[in-house]
Amino acid sequence: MKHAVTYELIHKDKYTGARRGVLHTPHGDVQTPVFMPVGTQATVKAMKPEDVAALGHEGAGIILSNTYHLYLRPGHELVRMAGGLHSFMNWNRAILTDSGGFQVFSLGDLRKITEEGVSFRSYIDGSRHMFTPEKSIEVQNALGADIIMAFDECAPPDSDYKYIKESQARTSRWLRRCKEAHKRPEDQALFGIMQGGFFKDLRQQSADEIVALDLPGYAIGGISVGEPKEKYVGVLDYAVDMLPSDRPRYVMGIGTPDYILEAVEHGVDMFDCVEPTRLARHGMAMTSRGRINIDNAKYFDDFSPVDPECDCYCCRNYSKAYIRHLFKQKSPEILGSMLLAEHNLYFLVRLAEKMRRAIEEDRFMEFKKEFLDSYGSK
RNA sequence: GUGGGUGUCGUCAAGCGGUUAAGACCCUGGGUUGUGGCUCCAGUAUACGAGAGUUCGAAUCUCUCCACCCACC
Repeated sequence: MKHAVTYELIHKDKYTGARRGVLHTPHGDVQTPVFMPVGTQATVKAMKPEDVAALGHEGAGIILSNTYHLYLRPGHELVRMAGGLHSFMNWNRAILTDSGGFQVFSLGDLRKITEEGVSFRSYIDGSRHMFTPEKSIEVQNALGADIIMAFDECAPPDSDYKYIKESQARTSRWLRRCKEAHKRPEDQALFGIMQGGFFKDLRQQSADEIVALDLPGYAIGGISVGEPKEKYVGVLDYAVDMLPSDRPRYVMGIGTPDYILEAVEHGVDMFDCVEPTRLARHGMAMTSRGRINIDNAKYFDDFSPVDPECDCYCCRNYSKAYIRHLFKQKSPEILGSMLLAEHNLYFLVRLAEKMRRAIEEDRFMEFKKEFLDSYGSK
């Protein structure tokens, strides 16, 4: 059967694992490596869809949204009635929905995991709910994203071998149930998620089990969850090559340039993160010279742009002093968040574009070094 | 001028004889990784209007003065 989403390799960097490709989806082609802005509540916070589509020089081709949140509110049936997520939120390019697996991890104290699935309490009103692989897929089928994610368990980074082994095996069993429950394989691609913590044999075990299902794409989960960078890179060193090279590879939840560059160097094609939009709402900007806090007193009368090397709407038209002023209000002015959100997203979308150029020209390593020398590691 | 009231960090404000003189805001810095939270964490202050008394001990009680506020002349 032909998958709803296919990966086409265009060029592989001569000196690293980095690769340049295209993701063909029901809602258009997506150039990879790609950064996917996150729009949890069916909106990339502080951004109009048309502005998301215009990010960078080539635009953002795919965004991420969230099963768990949309299930709780407004409810996936409402989205289905609206004609699906694309229509509901006025975004006609590709969408990927996360399965709710991460919330199982991040909202830890509100849930209970069993073989059947995860029971949890709503963070909104405390009501009880049960997420199973079948339920997650049912909701994602209703939402109608181009790529839907397997319902997995993202175990905490400090879990021991025994727990990770059980968790990984369960995630594989859940994946088989997800595939079984999937009702729209013709226009929605189900991606599997590799788990296995920081143990090579469990990663291999996971890879073997999920790759056997011949899915259109695979994610590496359970990393970038607070572990030291060496452990993160350590997993990339062996995990990426355990996945098939004719399918897209996705590392979930990475948003700092050094983590992103590291992943792409290892052959990762897709990544997402709330970092740029969340940082923006807290007055932080990612710039070619590192991260800055617009709140800092030294920007009081600094009339230069957030990033002198950036050509985004924010940097072309506004000064740090002005944006700081917007953030300094008792109730921060909304425009401040809008400007920094657009800037930070633009920054990462541009980073992906620059990486694509670098790979095409077999100079990924030089690009990476140059970029990080200027940016630093935060 | 007469009567009344009020004076504690930049601001608001606890305290009412024994405290390292709360707290909040502001200010300063930091955090944020498959987004519950315009949020969380941390830090800075020679603040008791001035002077004189009472007392072992005064921001707390007394007196004088000063400043401001409100009434009335």
